[in-house]
Amino acid sequence: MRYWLMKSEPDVYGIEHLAKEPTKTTAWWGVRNYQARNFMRDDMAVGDLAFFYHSSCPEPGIAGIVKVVKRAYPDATQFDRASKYHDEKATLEAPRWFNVDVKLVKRTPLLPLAELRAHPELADLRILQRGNRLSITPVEPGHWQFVMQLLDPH
DNA sequence: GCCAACGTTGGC
DNA sequence: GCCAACGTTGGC
Repeated sequence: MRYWLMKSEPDVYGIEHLAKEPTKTTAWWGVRNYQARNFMRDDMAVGDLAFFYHSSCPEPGIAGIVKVVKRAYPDATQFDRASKYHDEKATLEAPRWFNVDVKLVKRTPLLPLAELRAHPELADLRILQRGNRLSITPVEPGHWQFVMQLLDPH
């Protein structure tokens, strides 16, 4: 089982939206970056845990924890001509884009990006690397544990 | 709004 | 296959 960090813009879809879903579950669709897609399609398994990260907002940071509850399957929006995520090169036989389903495990007090940066133990965390733009990144178990400790010191 | 960093596109 | 131009991301 692996750990991940998944970015979302709270204006578009934040942890509050997820918390309001009847099943507290959502499809993580709209990824249009090959590296992020590969992580989802090839490496994400049911039971994997991820930090839900708020980006492009006044207070970027970790806002909660989610769990993968459904393995990668084709992202429906790639076939939808009306969607801005439509991809004319994608076919049903050879879908290009995928999503997974994630379920809210728990919301957390916001752990701001600035605080993540303040801990030398997290210096190698992918999200903190210069120029990082990947919306989905793996998190090493050691980093995961460290952040969990920050979220809940007891 | 600025700008650095990166991915994608397209001409050659 | 190279690489310049362009678009996007995302923190500040």
